Amino acid sequence: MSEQRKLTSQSEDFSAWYLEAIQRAELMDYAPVRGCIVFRPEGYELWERIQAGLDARFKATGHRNAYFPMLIPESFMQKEKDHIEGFNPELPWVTEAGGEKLEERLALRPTSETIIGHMYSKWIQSYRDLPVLLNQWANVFRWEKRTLPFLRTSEFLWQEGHTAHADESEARAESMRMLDIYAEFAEREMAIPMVRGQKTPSERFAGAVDSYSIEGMMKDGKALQAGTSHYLGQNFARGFDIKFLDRDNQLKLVHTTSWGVSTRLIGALVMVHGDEKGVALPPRLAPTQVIMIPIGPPKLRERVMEKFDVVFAALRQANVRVRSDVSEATPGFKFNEWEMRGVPLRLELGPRDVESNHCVLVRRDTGEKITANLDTIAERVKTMLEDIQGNMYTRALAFRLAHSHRHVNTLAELHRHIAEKEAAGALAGWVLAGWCGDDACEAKIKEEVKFTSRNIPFDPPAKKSHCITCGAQAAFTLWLAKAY
RNA sequence: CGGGGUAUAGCGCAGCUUGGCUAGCGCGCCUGCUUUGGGAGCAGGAGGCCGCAGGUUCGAAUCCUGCUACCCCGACCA
Repeated sequence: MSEQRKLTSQSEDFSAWYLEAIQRAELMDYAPVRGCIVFRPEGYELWERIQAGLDARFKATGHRNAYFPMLIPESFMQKEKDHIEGFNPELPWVTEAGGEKLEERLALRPTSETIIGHMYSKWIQSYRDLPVLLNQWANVFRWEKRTLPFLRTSEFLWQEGHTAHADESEARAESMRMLDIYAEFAEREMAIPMVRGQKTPSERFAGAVDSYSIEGMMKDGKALQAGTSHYLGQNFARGFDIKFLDRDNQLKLVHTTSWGVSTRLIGALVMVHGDEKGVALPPRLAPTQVIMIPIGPPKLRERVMEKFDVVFAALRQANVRVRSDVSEATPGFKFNEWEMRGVPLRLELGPRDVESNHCVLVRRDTGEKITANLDTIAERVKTMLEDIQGNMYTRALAFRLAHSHRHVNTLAELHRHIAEKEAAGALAGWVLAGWCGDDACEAKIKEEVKFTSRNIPFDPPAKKSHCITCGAQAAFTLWLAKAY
């Protein structure tokens, strides 16, 4: 086997492994514009499946889709102070059109709170108009200094929900409900366990009162914010004058929320489940669930293919997403190729199988080879796909637990923890820490060890009593980790 | 934005120090035959404005100058 065909090992260079894996699996390719990528069909279909799963959940909770323009007038961006301060450095601007300089330059949206706020102020008059529950599927732009395919690109695809409510408690309930939907989707469909929690003020969305996130652990021990949900209070209502006349005939400002997940989830999928063989996809999300490969020399091929087609049809019939690879490449090449692309299950059918009315199934998650009777193949495959789905989740959860640490109480101990892990060639992972609530204490952690607060988990595995930095009484317990 | 690096076939690279090239290697690609239960073998073949623009020279992938792009490492981020 040529060395060139193998991927860089995850342990040797995780970042190089990731870049090779997503390109070899044809999920993406680099575009000619800095920081922009092309979503190739394999990658885009993953996004389509994520969209389908989430969209159904949004609809089921009363949301409807709409679409707002990509170009946002500069004056709109200015209306919420924190918002413009947060996003200004990363905005691309349109300054010229039709050969003439524009009177007011237009930003390519980094998110749509402002333009949606503007529209809400026109649409909302009375408490009877509330709540407004909208979502949009869109592309957004953020000119990041350092880009990484799927995780951080200049343009990305996402979904942004924007809701307006008559009172605070209803808006807060909405932001929590959507966070739960994200976590449920990630865990059930993507087989990625998530930690739900609240962002600290320094990590909060620009313009939010409270931000919440779901965080997942990647295989290099780093944390990835996989989804966010914000209670925006009346900040945008004030900026855009979104008022309604309440039952008591008082003019009031609405309370808004926003929440989103992006194509970053594709990166999470790869970084959570991928291994030395390449990408590995959970069956529920995999564009191809079963790859069928015929075995045998040409003189025996006809007999094999006869049965092969029957099995293929049976799986199709059972709604299994099955594909066959009848190319001229050798079986061994195909095995490696489809494992690299992440197909959860392989079905091999050769002359010996046809004789005995069996086939060989090979699991992507464990590598296990199973001989299966062809009479009941569809049922067997479906059961096995569910088993793989469950196993991938269980494994990802076990991995996170194994690399989550709660014995660290002081910054000195955190230094020691990181040094020890590094010396042992192990991952530093996540560290549970107490925090007094002071921004300076949080900033010091980042400064010293490059760990940032991920979130304040709703159900921490333990409560920490003292601030990791200053030693004062802890007001919060949070997860610290290196993050993407 | 600071520090470092790279730019030669679709991909990965060698050649540059010491100018002489009709630019080479591996993988991939095309054709044919033989192969087929873990990355097949043999034979033949296609494919290059050596990042761009200047300069030095009889002669530049190679030396000089200036651009541009990308990558890696640090400060900002779904």
